[in-house]
Amino acid sequence: MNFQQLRIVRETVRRNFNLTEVANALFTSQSGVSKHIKDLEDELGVELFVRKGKRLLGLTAPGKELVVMVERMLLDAANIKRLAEQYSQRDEGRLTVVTTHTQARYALPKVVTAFKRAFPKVHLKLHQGSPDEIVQMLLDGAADIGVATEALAEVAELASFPFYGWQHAVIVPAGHALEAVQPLTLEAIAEYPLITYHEGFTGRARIDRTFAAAGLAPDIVMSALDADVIKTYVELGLGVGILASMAFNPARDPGLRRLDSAHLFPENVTRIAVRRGHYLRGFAYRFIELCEPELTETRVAHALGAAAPTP
Amino acid sequence: MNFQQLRIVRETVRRNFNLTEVANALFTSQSGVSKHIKDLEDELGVELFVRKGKRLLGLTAPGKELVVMVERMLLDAANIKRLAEQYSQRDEGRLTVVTTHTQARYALPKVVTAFKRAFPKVHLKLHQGSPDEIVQMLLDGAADIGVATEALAEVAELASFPFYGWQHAVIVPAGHALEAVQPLTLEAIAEYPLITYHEGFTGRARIDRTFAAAGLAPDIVMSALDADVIKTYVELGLGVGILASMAFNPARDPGLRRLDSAHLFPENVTRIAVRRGHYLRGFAYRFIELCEPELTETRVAHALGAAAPTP
DNA sequence: GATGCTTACGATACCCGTAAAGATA
DNA sequence: TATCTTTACGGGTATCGTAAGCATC
Repeated sequence: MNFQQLRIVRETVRRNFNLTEVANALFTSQSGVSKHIKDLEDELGVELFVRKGKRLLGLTAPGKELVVMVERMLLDAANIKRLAEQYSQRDEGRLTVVTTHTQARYALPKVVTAFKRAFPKVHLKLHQGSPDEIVQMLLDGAADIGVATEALAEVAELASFPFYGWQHAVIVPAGHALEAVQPLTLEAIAEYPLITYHEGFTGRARIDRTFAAAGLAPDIVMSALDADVIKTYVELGLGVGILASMAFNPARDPGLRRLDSAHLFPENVTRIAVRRGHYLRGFAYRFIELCEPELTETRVAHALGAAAPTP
Repeated sequence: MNFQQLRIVRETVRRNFNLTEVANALFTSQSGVSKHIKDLEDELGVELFVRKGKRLLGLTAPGKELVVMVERMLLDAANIKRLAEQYSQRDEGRLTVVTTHTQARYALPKVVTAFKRAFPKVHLKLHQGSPDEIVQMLLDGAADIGVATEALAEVAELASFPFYGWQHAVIVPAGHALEAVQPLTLEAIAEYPLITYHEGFTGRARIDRTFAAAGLAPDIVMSALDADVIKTYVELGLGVGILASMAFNPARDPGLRRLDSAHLFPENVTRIAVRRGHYLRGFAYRFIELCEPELTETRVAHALGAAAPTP
């Protein structure tokens, strides 16, 4: 049994049992992949994969149990590498943060600025993705820290912490009839075509639920991944926009008006998440502290199931 | 990084940093051990061991953190092997149970008999040791199941379950003056020289505490590891014996008398323990069930942090 | 001087990749 | 037929053990 075999087993599951893809992903040959799997099965004396002729189709019962352990071992192997870097190059290295457009654009800039000043030698990779992709990257170990409003809190393998709360805002072109409605109501909004985020993004679920709870079925004529697109089409008069309030800036968006809607939609909480058992470098803890000072290394490390190292 | 390197790191810590011993324990050459350590340190870019000249003295800070992960990985590696055996040879294999003399002699015979009948192909190894040795063997992965009255419950890495409760009994040679004392008191016992178990064995701590709580300092003239030795010397008239009640059998010990002492000493509970995260074979769960039918596979596996496999 | 660690070196085994053959859709 | 997996084979590398050299106690 060696690590290459374990990596191959894990990758085979991830790549849906296509060994050619596995070989490419691990930068090796198919034949080697094939042989490694066979060798491992021979050594263990158990078939790990269900086969139909030569094709691999899935995992056998022992294979399923084994993969759980393999994942844990490879997680620890990656942890060992990071641990070593933490000591050999204390403030150098790479930090991968994966987040949604909204957070990358409006919440993280000041954190990133402060972080780059404090750790100029750390390569900070800010990767953008959907909440589901964020979860997947955290679970795969492809990212160290995830920031999003959706999905993070529901995954048991992730430890997540509240970052900040925010509200949705309703945006209309200057001079729109809704500006006169005081106070603003859901019913009034629902009479206009709406433009907001895609499903699964930036609190969209709460918007839908809020209207549904009021017995309304608004006409969402467009949805987008980010507020800039939404604002563009609101300005063109295609509908009323609902977006994260921090995305609206009166100075930059002179053609738009923000309507007071704090009483209509519930608060959203953006969270910071890390995979449990994932070793974090010292500067990764600093990044989280820069987001929210109360999230100290001790608190976060405890939630991860790791002991905070004595400095 | 490979498994041999990890095994060497673990063994180096266990063998007090004597690489020659490590090499012997792992059936390889010193030179290989030395090189593996150097290679690993080079690959990680960190010194893992504190050196004084050529001698290794201990672990560095990163070394200490690393060892924790290494232990976990090697635990999983061993688990994978057992998991594979579980599927390739369902009712064959090896089960190592480590226990004290008292349990091996009086509590386990009927369990072992039933187990051997149910699993004739399993090599059952019944290893005897002190409670501390039992804990160590469980932690090292050298044993699957531990049975003892002492020590097991206090170790966080072990999951332990109550097996059965028992009482100490006071044993005297036939015709001894204590037979006339009704009811028996601690004060009366303490007037005679006592013979009982060694410190740390078979409830000895509770005996000491019971006398101390009554303000008595009995004269323990002899201590032994097992009841057979104690009985031998009691029969010779060297003192009054205190031993586990199940060790006294009126038919086999005609020269001895058991005095009613249930009211004097608190109940002892013998426990069954397994290291958390240690994969147990199906027959290991059966062994535990034979001890105590309420300890089902589901309950035990849950306490171990493992999912019970679907059969 | 005895024990313990490192370095050097040659034999062996293992791992990888190319290429050809066989199986599957 | 195109895609995918297995088997065969040769080159390269890593690992292992012996032996010698050197440090530590």
